[in-house]
Amino acid sequence: MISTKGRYALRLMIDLAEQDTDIYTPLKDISKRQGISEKYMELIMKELVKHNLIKGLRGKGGGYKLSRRPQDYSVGEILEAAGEQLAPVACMLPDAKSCGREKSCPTISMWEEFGRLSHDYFYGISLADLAGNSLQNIPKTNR
Amino acid sequence: MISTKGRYALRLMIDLAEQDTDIYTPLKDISKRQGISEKYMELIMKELVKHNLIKGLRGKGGGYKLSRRPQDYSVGEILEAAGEQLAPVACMLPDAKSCGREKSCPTISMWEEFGRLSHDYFYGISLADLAGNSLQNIPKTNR
DNA sequence: CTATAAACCTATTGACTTGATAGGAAAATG
DNA sequence: CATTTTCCTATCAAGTCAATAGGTTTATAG
Repeated sequence: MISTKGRYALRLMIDLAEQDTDIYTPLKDISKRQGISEKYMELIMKELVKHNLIKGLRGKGGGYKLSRRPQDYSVGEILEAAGEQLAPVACMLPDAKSCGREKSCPTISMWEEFGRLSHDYFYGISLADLAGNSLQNIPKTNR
Repeated sequence: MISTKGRYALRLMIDLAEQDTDIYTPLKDISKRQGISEKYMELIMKELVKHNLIKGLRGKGGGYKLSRRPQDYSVGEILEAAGEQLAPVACMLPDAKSCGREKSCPTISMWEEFGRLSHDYFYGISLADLAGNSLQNIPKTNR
């Protein structure tokens, strides 16, 4: 299951996508809007910065902003950057140690197919698809 | 991610499906074949019995056997009986407590759709599909 | 130039989960 | 009635999760 960390990461990214994506937004503002503790948010932001999903600027007038356009992020890469695992079982992780039974394992192809399914699903949804100000979420009558 | 418990439960069910499904197989035999500690297996077996997936018979000559035909089990129900959670996020569990944001949550429909996807996938595969002696796994030339 | 605002970094905590072990009680049979 | 087997409850160490805390560095505003 996707943990709090991954869900928060998504919310933070959506929040940034809904702001003016050119200026730096301080953590404090996002924290207030989202109702998430500043300190806990910091840790997640750090991960997102490390994976180059967002840019951080220190000092007065600083904050965070997206490093790309919202439509150029997939939900999958955001979740993975936050440390979530899209693989369904441990033996399919890149650094998995062999269980010694893989040649005769009757379940491995099932896990593989589900792994592909999950990957394709979450990599097929963009941040813009989720952000409230994106075109596809505005009712047609308001366009 | 599916944990050891769920993966073991699947292996135990597959093992039982590959034996003569009418007689009771003692835990010791399955444990030996599968290389899983007897004591740990016991706990998993208990869950499977409680959910009526298998029958246990005590005493000499006892053991476990399937309570239905292999083709009448889905992988999904086996995993859930072992305590695995097919829902992708905590807020979609039956006993989930509200986060207070669901009316404006931009991600909830994404999780719902993925939940359906996962459920359909694992409920669409039967135990017979995985067990080695099932018809569909035997090469055509040997039929 | 200096006070301040902000990101950055590292460590720690308590609660919970996980995988596993242990010792025995109850039941059925040969 | 001795043996085999499931059934039951408790316990354990290691790990993960969500969160908190305190301090350091960097950049800007005034």
